[in-house]
This record gives sequence, structure tokens and C-alpha cells, in this order.
Amino acid sequence: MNSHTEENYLKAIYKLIEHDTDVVTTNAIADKIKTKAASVSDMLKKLADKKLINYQKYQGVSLTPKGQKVALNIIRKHRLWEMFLVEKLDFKWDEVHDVAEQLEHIHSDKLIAEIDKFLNYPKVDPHGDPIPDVNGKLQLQKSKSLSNFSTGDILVITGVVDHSPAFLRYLDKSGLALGFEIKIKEIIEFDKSLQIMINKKNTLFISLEVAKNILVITK
Amino acid sequence: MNSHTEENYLKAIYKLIEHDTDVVTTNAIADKIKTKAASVSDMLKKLADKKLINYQKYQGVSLTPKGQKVALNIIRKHRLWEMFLVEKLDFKWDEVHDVAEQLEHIHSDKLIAEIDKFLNYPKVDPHGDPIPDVNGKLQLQKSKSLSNFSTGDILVITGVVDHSPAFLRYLDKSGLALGFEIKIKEIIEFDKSLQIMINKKNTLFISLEVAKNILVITK
DNA sequence: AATAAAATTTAGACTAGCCTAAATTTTATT
DNA sequence: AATAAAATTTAGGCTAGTCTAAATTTTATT
Ligand SMILES: [Mn+2]
Ligand SMILES: [Mn+2]
Ligand SMILES: [Mn+2]
Ligand SMILES: [Mn+2]
Repeated sequence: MNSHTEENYLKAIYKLIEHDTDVVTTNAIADKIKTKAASVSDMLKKLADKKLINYQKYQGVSLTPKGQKVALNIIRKHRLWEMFLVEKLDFKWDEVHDVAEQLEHIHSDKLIAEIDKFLNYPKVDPHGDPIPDVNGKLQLQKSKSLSNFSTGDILVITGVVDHSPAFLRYLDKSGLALGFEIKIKEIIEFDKSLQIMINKKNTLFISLEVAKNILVITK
Repeated sequence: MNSHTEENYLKAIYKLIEHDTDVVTTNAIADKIKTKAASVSDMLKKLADKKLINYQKYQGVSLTPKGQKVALNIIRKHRLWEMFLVEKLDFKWDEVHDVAEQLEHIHSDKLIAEIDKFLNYPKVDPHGDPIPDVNGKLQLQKSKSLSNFSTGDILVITGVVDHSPAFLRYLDKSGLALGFEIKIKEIIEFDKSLQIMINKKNTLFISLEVAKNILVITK
């Protein structure tokens, strides 16, 4: 069994590698976990001993298949718990993260299987992120940032890049939510800010920064 | 905020004092927590510093009002989670304890309030134990052990003393559950074992040992 | 009241995780 | 290729929580 702390390291490494590089640096992990590089070095030695990561001093780290499985299981639990909080209890999507950070470390295969069943086997979490299956298989996301599209494009919101409560509440306030349709009415030349139409009803102006953090697929 | 470990010590102290004495000994705590007396002594010093227990060397411990509040809150969470597992997920009453031991340490007032609401504010847990309210107020139990009653008495099962999976499964197998009616048909002189009638339908023989572990109220 | 037994605490050591400061290695720049 | 800068690791130390063995205190028994 892995400790709470080890699980957090593995998840951090997974997330840092996920999109970008093939190995991740000590400093990047330290940043992510909000700890110091020296502490990370210590932990990397331990995780390497347990065959959870590939690690050679000074050369960066990657997850072994075994480590990846652990990481994906933590992510699975995190996302299922978030879904539970939003769907079954009265949590908003900006309130779930911190609690899920704790719940993801509860050890019980039966519990997570039952929660999955209770939620009717959801495929994505409240932020549109895919939920890995029991075997750690992950649906790959074909969504792209709204900032990649052009005037006239009709899109559906499928996720967010920034998961901060501040950003999520801004979306709420602006009338934006997962599944909503967006049509790009105009892109302002000067600063690339956008005028969009939401669900064929309301017009909204958003900055490029905001657009970058909204994930969409073409309708 | 108190650590996972501190919470477990406070809960153990609460439970040891609950019925019996006014103070609890170091060894009793060590037994309960499955740790050594020396470790308990260390922790008692810490809990006393935090004003969670009354403690003078060699003289036993009791909880301060502050410590009692923490203990009761952990017990509240434990029992609500057990109720959730049984009522909303497909857990049996003999399967919930270990998971609830983990879940009781999740820190989130909103979460536990929502679970309470979701369950429609239950008063007792799946084992018939009362659930403390948000302020740590506890319904006192007027139930007594089945071994205290006599031939002809008609009773209702309200709880159990032994919470072990083995005992709980034995009750399942014997057709006994909370809320069921029991009529004592006969008490065998020799070993005080009982013949009982369950819900006016089935007859069952149980040992004195089993009777001691079944809590009932008179109908 | 003295002594033996039991309970409890203290001493000293260990592991997990974390830290700062110093040493080492890698990478970037001249 | 040499040197400077940045990244990383190591050294040494700290806290929480645990343990064994030794010392101390309380309780039980003579
Ligand atoms: Mn999250
Ligand atoms: Mn999420
Ligand atoms: Mn329990
Ligand atoms: Mn219970």
C-alpha cells in the first residue's frame, strides 16, 4: 500500500507528464506539490525503490506502468468523488476540489466501485475531465481551447483548463456551463477578445485569457 | 486542526469512558488503539498541552469539554458515513466499519452536513448506535441487553454490543435484524441459553453469550 | 510498614516527510 | 573549452508517531 504522500507525488508526476514532456523535473514536482526540491529528491529515491518511477539522478522522472496505474486510480477516485459531490450532494463545481483531494486517498475498492455504480458510470467529472476506468484506461479528449477557433464557428463547451474556483465562478456568473453552445460572433483584432453568443440567446464578451481556458468541440 | 492520530486517540478515550468509569488508563488506551503504553504516554502529553484532555501523570485521563466535542464529532462522522454506505450504496452492516474509520477523518463541515441532509437526518446508525448532532448532543440509549429479560417478555432489537463482522453475519444468518420483534419462549436453566420467537414466525436458539450482545427495548 | 507486582513514564532510537545550507552535476554562455 | 548559472542532490536537522528497554510510581500483598 502507498502512503497518502506517495500517492500525491505519483499523481503530480502523472499530471506534469500527461500532455507535455516524457520526463518531469525535480523542480516542477516541487512547484506542483508545494514542497522543496530537496524533499522531492528524497521521495524520488523512495518511489524508485518501490519501482513506481523511472529515475536516474539528475535525469528527470517518469512513471513505470505500475506507478501510472496508481496515479490513474487516484485520479479516478478524485473525479468520481467530485461527481458524487455535485450530482448527489449540493456542491457546486467550484467547491469540490479540496474535499476530493482528501477523499481520493480513501482505500476501498468496493467503495469506489459502488460510487461509480451509484453515479451510473459517468464518463467525465464536473469539470469535463475524463474519468479513468478501473483498469486505468482514459478516454482521450479531442477538445481544444476556444481561442483556437474563428468567427462563425459553432462550438460546445466540454471543459476548462483553469480549475480555480475564481475562474469557475466567473463562468457561472457569465452564464457559461458545460454542454452549452457557443457561436463566435466576432474576434476583436486588437486584443483577440471575443464576442460570443451563448445557446443562441445571450451575447457575451470574453478576453483571450478566458477563451484560452475554455475547452470546446465543434458542434 | 487535529491530526488523524490525535482524533483516533480522542475517540478511543471517549469510548472507553462512555459507559464505565470517569477516567481511563494508559494501558486501556494502548489496547484499544493497538499501540504500546509508551506511545500513549507521549500522546497524552501532547493532548494535554492542547487542552483536549485532563491528565496528570499516573492518574488516568478524561476528556475536557473541548476534547469531548472533537470526539463526538468524529463519532458523528463515522456513524453518518456508515449510514450512507448502507442506505445509499450496497454495503452490508458488517462491511462498513473499516471504510468509515477512514472517512471519519475527512475534514469538511459542508460535506458532513450534506450527507446528513441526503440521509434525511438519521438518528441512529446501521448498528443502532445514536448519531450525535452537530453540537455533539447524543440521544441516550434506554436499551438493555437481551440477557436481562425473562420468559414471556416481548422485545424489539435496537442494537448490538459486539460490532464484529463475525457477530453481525451470525445475526444475518439467524434472521435477526434491527427492528425485529423477539419473544422469549424459554430460558434454559442449565446454561441460560434462550429459545426465542422472531417476528411471531420463527423459533431460534441462542446462547447467553449471543443474548448479551443483542440490545433490545420492551415493546 | 515493607516488599513485590503492575502500571506508567522516560530515555533513546527509528521511519516518514519536510526543511535549509552546502556540495555536486548539468546546462548555458562566453 | 572554460566558466558561470541553474538544477539537483546530499548532509544534517526537525517533528510526529512509533517502539524497546530501563526507571519510576502506584497498587497489592504479605
Ligand atoms: Mn479537482
Ligand atoms: Mn475535476
Ligand atoms: Mn463502526
Ligand atoms: Mn456503527
